[in-house]
Amino acid sequence: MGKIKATDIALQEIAKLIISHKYKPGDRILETSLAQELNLSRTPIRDALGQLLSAGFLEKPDGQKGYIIPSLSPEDMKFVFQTRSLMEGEAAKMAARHATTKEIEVLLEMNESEMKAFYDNEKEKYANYNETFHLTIAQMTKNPYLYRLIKQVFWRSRLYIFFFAGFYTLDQSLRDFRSEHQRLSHIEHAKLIKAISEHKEAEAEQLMKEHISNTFSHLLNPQSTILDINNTLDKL
Amino acid sequence: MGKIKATDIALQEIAKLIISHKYKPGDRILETSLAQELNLSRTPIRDALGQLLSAGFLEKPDGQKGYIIPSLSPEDMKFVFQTRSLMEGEAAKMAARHATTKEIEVLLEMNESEMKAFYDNEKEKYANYNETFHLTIAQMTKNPYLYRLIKQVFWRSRLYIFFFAGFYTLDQSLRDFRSEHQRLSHIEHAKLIKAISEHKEAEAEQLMKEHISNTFSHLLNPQSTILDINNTLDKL
DNA sequence: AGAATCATTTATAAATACATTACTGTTTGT
DNA sequence: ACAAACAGTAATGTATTTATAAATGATTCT
Repeated sequence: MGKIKATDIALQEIAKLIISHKYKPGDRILETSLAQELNLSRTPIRDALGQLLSAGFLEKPDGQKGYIIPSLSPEDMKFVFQTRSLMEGEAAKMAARHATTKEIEVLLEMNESEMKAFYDNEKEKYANYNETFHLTIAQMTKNPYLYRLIKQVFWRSRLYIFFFAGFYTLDQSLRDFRSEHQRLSHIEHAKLIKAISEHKEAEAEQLMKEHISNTFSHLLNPQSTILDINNTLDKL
Repeated sequence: MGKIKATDIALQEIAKLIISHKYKPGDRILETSLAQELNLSRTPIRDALGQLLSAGFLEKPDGQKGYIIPSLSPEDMKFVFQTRSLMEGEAAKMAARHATTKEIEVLLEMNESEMKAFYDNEKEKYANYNETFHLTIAQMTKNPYLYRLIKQVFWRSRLYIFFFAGFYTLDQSLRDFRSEHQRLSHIEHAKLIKAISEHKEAEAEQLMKEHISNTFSHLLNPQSTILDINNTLDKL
């Protein structure tokens, strides 16, 4: 039956360690110490690290030992979100082209759950729903390659979300800004769903691009509320 | 010094086995037999297969043993080239934006070498130069994520090139069509370089998209010469 | 014969063991 | 005091072993 593989456990645990800020950008991760920490042999750890590497979630300095959590920078962040904008923009367009009523329902439910998680202040749940939302749209393209690639960049962008959105670490005033952003983000999602359900391709694309651009500029500069709707990404 | 790792040897050898049609789409690959065949232990084989898997070059049927060479179909092919068109189109645009004279020189040289390989009938060399050409443009975006993702889809598309372009297997008449395509392809590359060097972003994007679309429709249907310049991809 | 069950074989997942390479800290020479 | 060189240690790369799951094939039952 459903046997959980050690490799998958490793994957989840490593992700947790990063999310919880136990490992920070710049840190080195060693197979051996991880294996000890997680009470697993090196083999599944190796596999997991390999996957995270090819997902762009980790990097391997060559000629050196260990993996490193990529160091984050505004420039790198720009590249990540620029790529997301291109790909998810297209995804939204294609989603709008093919969307079925059933798919729309799923999206709407998802958005409900996301909002609920937001009001209940369940940050991690919220982040997961957000991911699912974006990836569902990617899946609606029916193009498995687009989906796969979007998933990869999205994961990379999660690094920024984890570290810059600072759910746990920031002081109250900054948290309020974040919350405000999430509220707006939720509204943007709703608009996007509407455009998709009405098969308005160009509009869906535009909304997605703006949404990603907004997320970007907000993570970069929390105070900036989101009036600046015209592609912060392009200006950098 | 720089020692060659068994994993990398495995990677190359596996690729060779596929290129040489020893393994065909639909075939199953087993760690064990590969390890024997290449005189390596299973560990580096595992690593290599893992990489090829996440590159989309192989698939792993879940709940089943072994990896399989993805089976090729026009529909799947459409997805691959559609994705390439989106991403490499953008890449060409960005390349046109930032191109330096030195980069242009490199592209021109590359195109020379490609043409030479073509006239010398060195099919494999030709294919490699073609890859380098496309990936160089991807690199000119300066966006490492875009580059990485383009590399991935490109590799996937090579599967189609290997099996459909049939360098070794086809009869003479079909080969002539292929050759004709490659000649035209070379001209398209030249036009593209020109647009990039003149920083004509929109034109570069358009040319790249057409070029990829042409490659697609030609692989799909060798006889079709390439008058049909307006995006075969969109019509499918 | 054809389906179902069990036993045997084969392949993978995970753990361990061995070989090699990168790292650390100390010593030595200038 | 500082750099170069060496030795020892720790981590990775590769190989091998062990345990579990999948595929195969024989055997029985209907």
